[in-house]
Amino acid sequence: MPSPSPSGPPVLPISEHEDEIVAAVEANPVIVVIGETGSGKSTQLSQILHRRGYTRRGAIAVTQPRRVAAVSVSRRVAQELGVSIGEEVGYAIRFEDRTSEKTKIKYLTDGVLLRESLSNPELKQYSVIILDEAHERSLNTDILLGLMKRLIKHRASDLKVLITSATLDGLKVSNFFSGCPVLNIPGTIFPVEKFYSTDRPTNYIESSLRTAIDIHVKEAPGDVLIFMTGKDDIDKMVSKLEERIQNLEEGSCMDALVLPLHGSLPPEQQVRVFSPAPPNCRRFIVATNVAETSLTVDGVVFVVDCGYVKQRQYNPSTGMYSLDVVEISRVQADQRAGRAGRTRPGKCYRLYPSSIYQKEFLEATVPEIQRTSLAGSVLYLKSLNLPDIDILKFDFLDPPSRESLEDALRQLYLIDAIDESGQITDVGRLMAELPLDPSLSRTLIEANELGCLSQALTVAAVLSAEITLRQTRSKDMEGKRKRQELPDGSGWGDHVQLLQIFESWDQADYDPRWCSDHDLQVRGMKFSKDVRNQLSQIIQKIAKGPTDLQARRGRKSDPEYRKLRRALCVGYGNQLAERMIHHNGYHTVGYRTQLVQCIHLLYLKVMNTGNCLCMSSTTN
DNA sequence: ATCTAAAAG
Repeated sequence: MPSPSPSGPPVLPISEHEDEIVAAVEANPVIVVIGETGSGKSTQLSQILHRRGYTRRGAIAVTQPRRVAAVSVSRRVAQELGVSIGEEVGYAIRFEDRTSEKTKIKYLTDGVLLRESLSNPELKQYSVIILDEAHERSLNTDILLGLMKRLIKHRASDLKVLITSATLDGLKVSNFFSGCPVLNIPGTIFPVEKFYSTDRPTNYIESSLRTAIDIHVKEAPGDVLIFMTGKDDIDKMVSKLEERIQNLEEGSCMDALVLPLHGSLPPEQQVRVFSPAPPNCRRFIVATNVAETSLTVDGVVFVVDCGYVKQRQYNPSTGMYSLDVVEISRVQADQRAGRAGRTRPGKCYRLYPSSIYQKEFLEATVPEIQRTSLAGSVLYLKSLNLPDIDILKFDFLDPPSRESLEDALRQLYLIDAIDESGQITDVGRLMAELPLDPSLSRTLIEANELGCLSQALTVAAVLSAEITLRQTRSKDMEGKRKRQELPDGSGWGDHVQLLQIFESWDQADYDPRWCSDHDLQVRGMKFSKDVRNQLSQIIQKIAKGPTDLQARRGRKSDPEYRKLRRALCVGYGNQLAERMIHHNGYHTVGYRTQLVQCIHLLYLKVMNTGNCLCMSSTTN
């Protein structure tokens, strides 16, 4: 066993509970650990069990909902144990496996653990599995919770499962695991005083603005974190805030620095929030819910909370997603407030009345499993070949509606992944192996049959990266840096445009500058390149044609896109719409016809019958 | 004329 390095593990609240934890683990197959932020649960639990000999017969897996967390926490643990990453301590995330035979403590994303259990359902290499941050209720964590419940029955003698959560829903999880013990570990957070508005503001941007200025003029030093719903609001807020601060009387208050923060910001701009405020300067960070859990901004003492969040929800009766601005939950509101109390006591300004918080807000955010299409998860579970399992009766912590499960089965049936009796088909098995949504994996398989696999791989990869093509108008051409023209899809729609974009980048030898010259996110393009590699590797064993890019052969004839279009229509057969002749709109094709309006630009001409469209979301 | 939160394989 490695001895602690001189820098050693810091003394954290959890250290005092070591014996208690070990005794509970010893006596129970599953335990729940409630640990607030600052309790040290993410870094210490694994080390405690390692010290106490639980790694003699296998490794400890610790899952995280996010890649960055898996990497950064494992780095810290490796440092505390005085070893290099990849030795006793390692991590595994998509595209990056930093583990070896020596690895005893392995941090991984919950998605990676699900992939592992696809090829190794008993997860025999692990003696302990810790599901960390279970309160976030990511889709993958919820699936894992169900799988763990089954697994501990099969491996009662040699597997320990720990579920850790920050909030107090421990009883619910404990009930799910037939009343297992719940241990509480206090954290180190400071009190946050909450202030409520008397009314809901009619314009929450204006209201946030006033609150922020008020703080700036009246309050002691300390950064301000302002929660908004999206990029648009953030940009508006940033410019208005800068303008108002400019207009304040010279010398009446300290300097100010206003920073936007959201997920689509290029990384170099995101990290700006990690450098502390200059002397005599207050920072205003205007953020989406990234700042709620994913990114922690140090130095925040004041929080302004508009009480809303953008949430994507799936409607199983129409088979479509919508992105809506909805009220946050009480848990979410408290999480936002907590961001003001990380370094010292803070204040949180809630732009809604206390009665709304009490009576209108939901107790907790609706878990993702109840807001998303379950086609992918159901296919995954089917491919595990679990004995005696009826998907409609799978034991979930919060079961999705029957309607949603039936929708998933119908969707899978429509794309040949399961048969009439609900059995997974050969096509379905192949699909489950691909790290893609079922519609896209079905597209790949069809493309393989039609002889356009290479093109489809590219489209699937770029779609996975969710690249946004910003519409820049001609008047944006001012300034030195001219945005260069992107391929336009030659009238074949957005999928082909994405294909052409990736092929052009390939011809530019994957130069990052090509991306910035064309106003594309380097991060997203690199991601699609990685995905493409991963997909072609997986599909190699069934590939009937070349999988590498074929764009370099010069342009003797016009490229052929008909087959690709056909493959897409098979994959998205459940999400097609047809243009209405003589009308400016579309209606869905299928068992239930619905008028739709295209907002996601996935335009295709198909099947010789006129104009058709593959949708991922709609309005109306 | 209209628009996308965040996260994962």
